[in-house]
Amino acid sequence: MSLRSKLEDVAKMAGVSTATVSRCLNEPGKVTNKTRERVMNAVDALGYTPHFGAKALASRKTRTVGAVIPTMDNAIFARGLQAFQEALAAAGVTLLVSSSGYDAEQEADQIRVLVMRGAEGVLLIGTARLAKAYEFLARSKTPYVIAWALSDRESPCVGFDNMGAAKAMAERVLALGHRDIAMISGITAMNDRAASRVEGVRAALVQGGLDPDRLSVEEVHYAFDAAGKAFERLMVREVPPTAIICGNDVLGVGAISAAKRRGLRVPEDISITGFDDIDIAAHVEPGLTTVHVPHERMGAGAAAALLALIEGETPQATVCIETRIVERGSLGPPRVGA
Amino acid sequence: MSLRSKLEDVAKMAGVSTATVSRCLNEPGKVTNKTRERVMNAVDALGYTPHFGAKALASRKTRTVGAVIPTMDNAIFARGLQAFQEALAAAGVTLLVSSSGYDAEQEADQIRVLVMRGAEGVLLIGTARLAKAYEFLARSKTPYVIAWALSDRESPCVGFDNMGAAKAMAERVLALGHRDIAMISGITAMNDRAASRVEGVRAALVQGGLDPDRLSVEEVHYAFDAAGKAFERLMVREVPPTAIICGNDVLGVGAISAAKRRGLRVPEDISITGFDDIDIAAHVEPGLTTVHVPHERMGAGAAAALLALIEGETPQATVCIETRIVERGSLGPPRVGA
DNA sequence: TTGTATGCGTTATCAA
DNA sequence: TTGATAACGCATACAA
Repeated sequence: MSLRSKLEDVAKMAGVSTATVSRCLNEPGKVTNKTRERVMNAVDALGYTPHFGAKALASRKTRTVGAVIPTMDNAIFARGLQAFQEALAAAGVTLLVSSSGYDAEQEADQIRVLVMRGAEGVLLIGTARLAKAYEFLARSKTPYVIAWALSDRESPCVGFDNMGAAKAMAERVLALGHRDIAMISGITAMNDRAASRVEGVRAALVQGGLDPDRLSVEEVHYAFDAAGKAFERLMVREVPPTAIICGNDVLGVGAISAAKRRGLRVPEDISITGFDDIDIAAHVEPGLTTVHVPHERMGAGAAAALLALIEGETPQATVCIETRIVERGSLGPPRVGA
Repeated sequence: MSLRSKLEDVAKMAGVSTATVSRCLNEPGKVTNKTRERVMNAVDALGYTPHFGAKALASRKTRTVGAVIPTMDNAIFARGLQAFQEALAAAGVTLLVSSSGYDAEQEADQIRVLVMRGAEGVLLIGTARLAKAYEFLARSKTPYVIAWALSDRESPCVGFDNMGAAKAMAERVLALGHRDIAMISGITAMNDRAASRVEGVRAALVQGGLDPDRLSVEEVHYAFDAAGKAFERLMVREVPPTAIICGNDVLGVGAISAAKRRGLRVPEDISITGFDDIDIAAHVEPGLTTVHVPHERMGAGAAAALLALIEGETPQATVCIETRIVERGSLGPPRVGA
């Protein structure tokens, strides 16, 4: 650090004013070829890198947006974020990512930090967050879009119907004849996606004439082994389930793995479903029947919405990305007599 | 944006000078309880957030470091980076992460961007990168540490012996009696970790009196299905391997999956090993025998080294994190007569 | 086309 | 303990 060259150094070396150097860098058209060449030579002779802070201060813009995701630990958000980032890059906008560890308090902090660091808008996952986070967003007039869920807020969202998708999956499970159904869910507190998925399953039960209170739900954090332990707990209940609907694929894969360790065949002895359709879902045995979410489309859509918002436009309030169930083998009919 | 309140607004509201507000925020001890309270009230009445750029400009420091990792797509770097980040946070330092997509040109850009955004130091993965990246680092006097590999550069590294670990794994494979060994490797160009692992396997072959040129190596990018296709290609060779050493766990899991699709039993018909010991390695059937890398220790160590470097200290040049092989079942003796 | 000069929001030096 | 004020590195309106 410290020995960083500045605009003035470049100007001196090229024998021009700082204004000209600035123009060379930002509006090359407004400068003669001759001088531009001279300036550019000086620029990379010195290894000059503009000071971002100074730039932001003087121009009052950063071409930067932020995103706070719950975790980088698994692949759940990777694909969507990648698409988001690529769409931003195409518009010359940089993405700053941070993760909250599924902690609402941390998420609120992260939002502040991102805005402080110049984020002109932020991408948020789901709708459940501290009131103070929303208040900060409003007070600082920071545009934001919500993804991975639908929202009825004034700010736009580009997501999918978590409840509807989970309900559809549960309906499929019921249609196969399952009556003893359990769920391994993510922690639903301050996680609307997880909560909606549970709700969706309950709605399907009600619709099927079953008592939604009979649904055993194990809430765990999203990890293979946590899912495995939840699976064990479910299988020792008085009435073990014949099908387990998992809140996402990480839980689903963990459950399949636990089933095999216990000597159970999937789906003959126990059916298991997931949600998200991450890569690994297709690479376990049997393949995980799950809800496919078009993450790329969602990420790109979210980027478009946020960019529009930043430009002062008013994008569509709600973009609903369609999901679909993909059958892979982990879901089958219950054993007769089970 | 735009309606952002500044120090002056807070000062006006609290009836003090901007200098006092600044002190309240940065050196609360140097101010009376009374005035501090008044100021703080104004601060959150206005939802004031300091302008990072202005701060960086005036104080000439950012408390920020950057990291460029090859990908966020899989879990390979997640754990180590998490530990890195936590150690930094404990020191009040923010981490900026970006990914290069295993592209050297992009990596060089990302490094520039991070430095421009105020990174006072950067974490880099492995040693293979464009000369201009190293030159930029030197010219800008940006401290950096290299992780995930050992390095003989002047700048410190906190990593592990990729070649040695791969060699040890190959020795184990040889000791079990395998003679027809193949590898599914990551792309080795501009990836020293991948290259070293191949080299390590070759070294073991030589040491075992085998011709290293007989080693079939399939280079693919790190994805389940790419590994699956590579597996197919290997199994249709004139002499199919009895053991496949994979460059990492993603490839290993993909290979196991492909083996099963092909109706092969692991390890009875084909042995498969991985590298990294990410979560999923323990959750496939059979469990993936792999090289365990203490990512947390590495991440924390890298943070310590980088922080020291930034403080102007001179940390240990090379920290070698010990790896170990963890047996899970995907590696066994070759079939007799195979 | 190029140069001059001012201001961006904050910290830090120096006085009071 | 507090307040005035000069940097910090850059963009930009205005002048030349």
